[in-house]
Amino acid sequence: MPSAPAAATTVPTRERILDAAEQLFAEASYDAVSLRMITRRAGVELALANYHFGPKLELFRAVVERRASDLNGARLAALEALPADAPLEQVIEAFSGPFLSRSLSGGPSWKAYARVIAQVANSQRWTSALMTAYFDPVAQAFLARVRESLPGACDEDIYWGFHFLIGAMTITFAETGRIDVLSGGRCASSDLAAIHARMLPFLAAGFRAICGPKNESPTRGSRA
Amino acid sequence: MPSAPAAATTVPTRERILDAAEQLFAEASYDAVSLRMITRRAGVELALANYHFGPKLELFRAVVERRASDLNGARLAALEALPADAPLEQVIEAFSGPFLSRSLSGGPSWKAYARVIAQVANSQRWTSALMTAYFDPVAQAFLARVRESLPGACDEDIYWGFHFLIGAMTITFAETGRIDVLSGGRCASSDLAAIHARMLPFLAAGFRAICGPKNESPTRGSRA
DNA sequence: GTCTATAGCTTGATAGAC
DNA sequence: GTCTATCAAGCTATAGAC
Repeated sequence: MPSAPAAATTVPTRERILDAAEQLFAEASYDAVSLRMITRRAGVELALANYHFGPKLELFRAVVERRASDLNGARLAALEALPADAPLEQVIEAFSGPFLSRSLSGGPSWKAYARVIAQVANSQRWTSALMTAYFDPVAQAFLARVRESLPGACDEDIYWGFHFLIGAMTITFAETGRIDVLSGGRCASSDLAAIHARMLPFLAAGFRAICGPKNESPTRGSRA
Repeated sequence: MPSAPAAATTVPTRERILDAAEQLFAEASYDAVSLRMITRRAGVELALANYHFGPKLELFRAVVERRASDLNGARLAALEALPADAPLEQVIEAFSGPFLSRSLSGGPSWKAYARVIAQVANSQRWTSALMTAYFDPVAQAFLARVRESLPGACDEDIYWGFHFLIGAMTITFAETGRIDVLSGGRCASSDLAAIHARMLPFLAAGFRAICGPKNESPTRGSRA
């Protein structure tokens, strides 16, 4: 541990700015949040944002990068811990589980991060610079294990399955609250454990449905 | 038809502003786009934005509302045209097909609209005011038909299935391009017909996996 | 590493002539 | 319904003292 004094509230300025930025970017969007709002919430002076991160865009990149590293490490560890003959559900859980557990017990920071990622993943504006840069290497490792769990599947089907998975995952962890209203209160976006227990079989069955060997010949993918 | 002259390029100012706003909001976000950028692209004066729509937020709402009406009508018509014993795939297609066909043949406007909707659907910021307001009534009609196709399913499972469907659909029509890079060019986000042919069986299988009658008792939803 | 002060620009909104 | 002109407020970024 560094030269930290007694008080537990001594958070380095860099982290204070990152935390405040993450929270505010999650509530709205990159453009809706000013450096003034960020530094005000962080309790530091405006000029310190530029001193520590350079231009605003680099601060946004740093917000995405910070937890991406942790998430990538946890995902790789979970993938490597899988048995050689792991079923598809377990492979998917190695990818989604680390995000779930962090959102469940990581406090408001990880929930905010999930909302930022939902914006980044669903806009072509950020896709190449942020999603591809920070998440594609681990995605490739994940897809390699999916391939092993689905022998005979063609690559295109697996890629599109992954695409649907990302769509379902990002909107889930963003906790938008839409289903809460739509269901008249019977479902809660915040009940991530219940959603995750359904997401795994939903996605696994989806993968299997489009990765079957008979998906090649017919023009339309309807299935009995 | 109103008093339109001969030239086909005579688009009313209101529509010109909506078209420009839709295009620009799709490229970035609500906050990244200024009224000056919008009116400049529309080829009209700045003051006309406020004259026709009031504050900026109302313009955004109008962008979402315009095509929502058309989409809702087409979805309801497709749902009503379904046979009484329509399988789940056809019910899902009644919901997704109208968006697909518009994105395929509606020119850049519908593609831009899809990107706006992806932002709106994936952020809690817009959920209640826009998604719920403009899309939930038809979503309820859709869910009623899904229930008929899945006898014995409990409501919670159907709501969460719909939630995953929305996540997969919105990221699909947004055409972010991530899979293009991830797949090394083997898949193209713009190839909506190919994606849609996989999305239908993927989602239908997912619904069936979580809506089985035996999903109630066990704590975890893993399935052979 | 932190602070004050400020330059240079853009923003949404509107008043008022036509 | 459209135009010009403008206001007050906000923005990012930085220079320079400490």
